[in-house]
Amino acid sequence: MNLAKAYSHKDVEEKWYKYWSDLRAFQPSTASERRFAMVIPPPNVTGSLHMGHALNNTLQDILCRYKRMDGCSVLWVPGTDHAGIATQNVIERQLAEKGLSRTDLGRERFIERVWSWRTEAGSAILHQLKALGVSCDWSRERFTMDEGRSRAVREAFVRLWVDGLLYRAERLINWCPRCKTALADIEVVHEEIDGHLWYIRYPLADDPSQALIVATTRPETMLGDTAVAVHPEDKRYQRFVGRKVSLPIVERPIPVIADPLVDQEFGTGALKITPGHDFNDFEIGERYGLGKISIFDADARIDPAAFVDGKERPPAWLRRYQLKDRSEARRLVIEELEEKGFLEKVEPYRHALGRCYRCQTVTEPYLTPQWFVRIKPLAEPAIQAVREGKIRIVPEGWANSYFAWMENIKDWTISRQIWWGHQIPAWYCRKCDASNILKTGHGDFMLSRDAKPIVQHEAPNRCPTCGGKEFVQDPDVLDTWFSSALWPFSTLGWPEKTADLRDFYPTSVLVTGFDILFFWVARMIMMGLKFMGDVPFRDVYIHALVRDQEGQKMSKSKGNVIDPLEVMDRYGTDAFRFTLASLAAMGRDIKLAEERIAGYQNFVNKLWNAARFVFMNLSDAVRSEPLSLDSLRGEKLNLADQWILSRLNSTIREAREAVDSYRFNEFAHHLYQFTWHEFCDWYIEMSKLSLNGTLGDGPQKTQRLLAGVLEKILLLLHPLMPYVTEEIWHVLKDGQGSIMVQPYPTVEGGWIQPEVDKQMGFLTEVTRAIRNLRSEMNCPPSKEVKVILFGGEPSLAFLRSQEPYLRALARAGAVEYLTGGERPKGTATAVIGDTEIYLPLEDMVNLREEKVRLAREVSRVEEELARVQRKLGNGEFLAKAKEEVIRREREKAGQYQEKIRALHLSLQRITEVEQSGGKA
RNA sequence: GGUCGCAUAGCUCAGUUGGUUAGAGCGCUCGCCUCACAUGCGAGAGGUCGCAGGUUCAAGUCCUGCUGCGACCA
Repeated sequence: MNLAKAYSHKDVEEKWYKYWSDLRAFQPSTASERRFAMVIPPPNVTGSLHMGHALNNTLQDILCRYKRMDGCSVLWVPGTDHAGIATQNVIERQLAEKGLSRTDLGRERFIERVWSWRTEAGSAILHQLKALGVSCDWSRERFTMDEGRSRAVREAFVRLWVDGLLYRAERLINWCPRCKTALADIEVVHEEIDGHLWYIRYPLADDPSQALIVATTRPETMLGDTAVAVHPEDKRYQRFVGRKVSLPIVERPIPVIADPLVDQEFGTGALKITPGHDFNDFEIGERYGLGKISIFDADARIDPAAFVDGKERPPAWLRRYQLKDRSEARRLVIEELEEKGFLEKVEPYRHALGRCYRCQTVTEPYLTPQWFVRIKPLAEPAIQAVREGKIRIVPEGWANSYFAWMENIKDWTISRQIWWGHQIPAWYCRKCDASNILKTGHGDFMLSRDAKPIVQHEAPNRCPTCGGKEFVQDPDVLDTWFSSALWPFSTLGWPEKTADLRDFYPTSVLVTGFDILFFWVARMIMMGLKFMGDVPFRDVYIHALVRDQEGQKMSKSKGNVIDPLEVMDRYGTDAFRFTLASLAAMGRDIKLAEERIAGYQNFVNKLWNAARFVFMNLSDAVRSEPLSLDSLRGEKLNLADQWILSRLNSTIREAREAVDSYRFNEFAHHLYQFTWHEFCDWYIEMSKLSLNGTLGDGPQKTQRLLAGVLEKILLLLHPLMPYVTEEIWHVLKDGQGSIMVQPYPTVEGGWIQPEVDKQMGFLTEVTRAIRNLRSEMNCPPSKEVKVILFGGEPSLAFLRSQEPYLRALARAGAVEYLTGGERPKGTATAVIGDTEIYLPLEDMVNLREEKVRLAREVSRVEEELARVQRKLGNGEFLAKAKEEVIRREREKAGQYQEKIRALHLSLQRITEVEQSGGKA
């Protein structure tokens, strides 16, 4: 029963996690009709726990534990994401160490290898999550590539195809030359860089003495130019429109066209058009039927095939460029332009550059056949759902970003030219499509633009067109986010009609970071509405990013990463979770400094010691009876008892309101404040008088209160600090099961007594005033002081009734009560309401100091008074302000006047004493 | 370039619908090992609420502009 002097998290955390798991307490109870469901944002299977995961999962666990205690049947589905490109990169790196590439292994063996890696190492992050104390239902763990989820993906793909929402086409897409795959638009991160603007001379084909100067940030792409565009109203260039210029180096004649989209202010106002490598140029190219030349191969090297099309021999200029990568090609193009006098000038220029979000390689707009989701018909209902409030985004500011993105959404490129992922369920007949199946070596093949896919769940038996029996499956896999988009229902068993799907869809809330609002949240909404006919979740709670204390994003390269596992080891999981919750204010980034965590570790220890105090003071009799604050109803309770019950219930109300509206920081703050600054600072201190018999009101009732309030505190704090609360719980309620399945405290409105709060407030203010005066006088805590109270009868009668507290808490010796007559002479003075507090001063030094202090106090109060009087002297204020406000101002004026009068008097008395030679 | 957000104590941040002397944690200063806790106790200092206007009896809070910072989109 004895508790150690300080809480040691290392001894308890593992024990309790195992205990909860053994209890199967993380699985939904069948008893309750009220349900609460969440799916975890699946971390990458390659990932390791970082601060973002820690925050995300702490907040989810707080909600789960709270809802579970509050009587809901709670389901929280955990799992991981197969992270196509990232995972493939990991395995390829491993192979590279042995000098192998994936093509050396071949597709089948490569995939086997990924699976065996994932079985061994792949779920490390889930074990790390457990250290956080998360209460997800591990019996329902899911993986985006497991059998059930793969079936869901095939089903979704086929249905989208049947409904005409999928197509395969050759478009300009974002290509990562390192990952050698297509990327969706949002997988490209744009970054401003200090680059250059090159001005290049394009002479007229039929009159080289005249030329157009174009400006470009990518001179190497000129090899693929198929036009020059100017604005139709640009006076400078109208005479060129319709003529041809000769492309330098290549000497290909290309037309000068006029298009209103050309920005006359940019560069010279003449724009080189490269439809094969620029998205804007591509659109212009489409409108004017320009040729599209893809000058790079999949590695973004100059592709000779682009220039020998139909010709016998490659052109002479090409030798210098073939198979050179983009930066080398740029250098060479500049060099040759300069040699030949085509380079006019170079300027420094700041512009955006797109990089692959996985590997940071600069992406290349690239012309290839890909699969796309026709997104508009899916986006529209998804916009509606948020607009109509079927889904609530919290904080609602994010809804604007959501609408902005969804309203301008472009078709989604879902095919990826990698091996790890869901292979597209589309087949091609070897006979009909023979000319479209292009061998690429290594036994691999590509499908040309015109291949005709047969889309279905499994490989077809015979070709519907020619009856052929041999097929190849589309070698591409789907974007990982395609399977993530199905997560809220695929994890519950879709496309089967499972009990989980019936009971827990739509889920209650999705907790995630804003960085994947488009990647994931928006797509889940679209797919949920499409396949389930209902939203995937009611609320979306978007939390901030965790940054370092300077507000920088944490990254390994900056070396400012704080490792959550280390933090938990050092300060304890509870302290860490509490810190994250405290910092999780809405709409703001979280700047995490380790000192904060250390600060909350102190709080955990404070709670521990409060519990220790309570246990040390429980008699066997009280210990053996069941705890119940209800049993105190009807008993005579003293001020402190009534007050702590009043404050407890207000706190329960505030805490519930906070967590119900995702205000995690307020949730933590209210409980911190109550536990430390009300229960510990005041109630425990006051209870000592009852416990040691000073008050003579019997210690048993106080013991019951201490234990009862402590019990509520543990229950209230459990969602935030699961371990320490469970540990204390088992001491307090030995053998009565886990705290995590106890009911969450509810407000007992009858205990809330504003009048009691006010009285207690008065008592603490008087206590503080006395302590303050003692401190000003440098009076050591060990020394008792005489206190003289002067004031109105009711106030004094109240204080007299609470005198034992004053004596103990303010270390007052004798207390004198004066309701009239002379004020004492030569005292330190404070005024609280209508009560004046005097402490006799003993020496001249103190007298002088007190004089200075009083004078300062007087002028401070006088300023306040002046301000209030200005208001009260304003006719308009009196005419227009609310009655209540005016009344308060009048009260204030009166109080200030009283206070000034008392302080003045005290000043005067000190002066008298000084003049009479220090004799009080 | 477009959109959105932020600016409050030395630091990190709270601050419902406008209405007490603008709060907290950390840090700092002073005094205390007071029998739960020195991971503590008591007291204190510290703010022109970014700048300039406006609305209002009343603005940290609402509006406009400016400055600075950040994010997202292009």
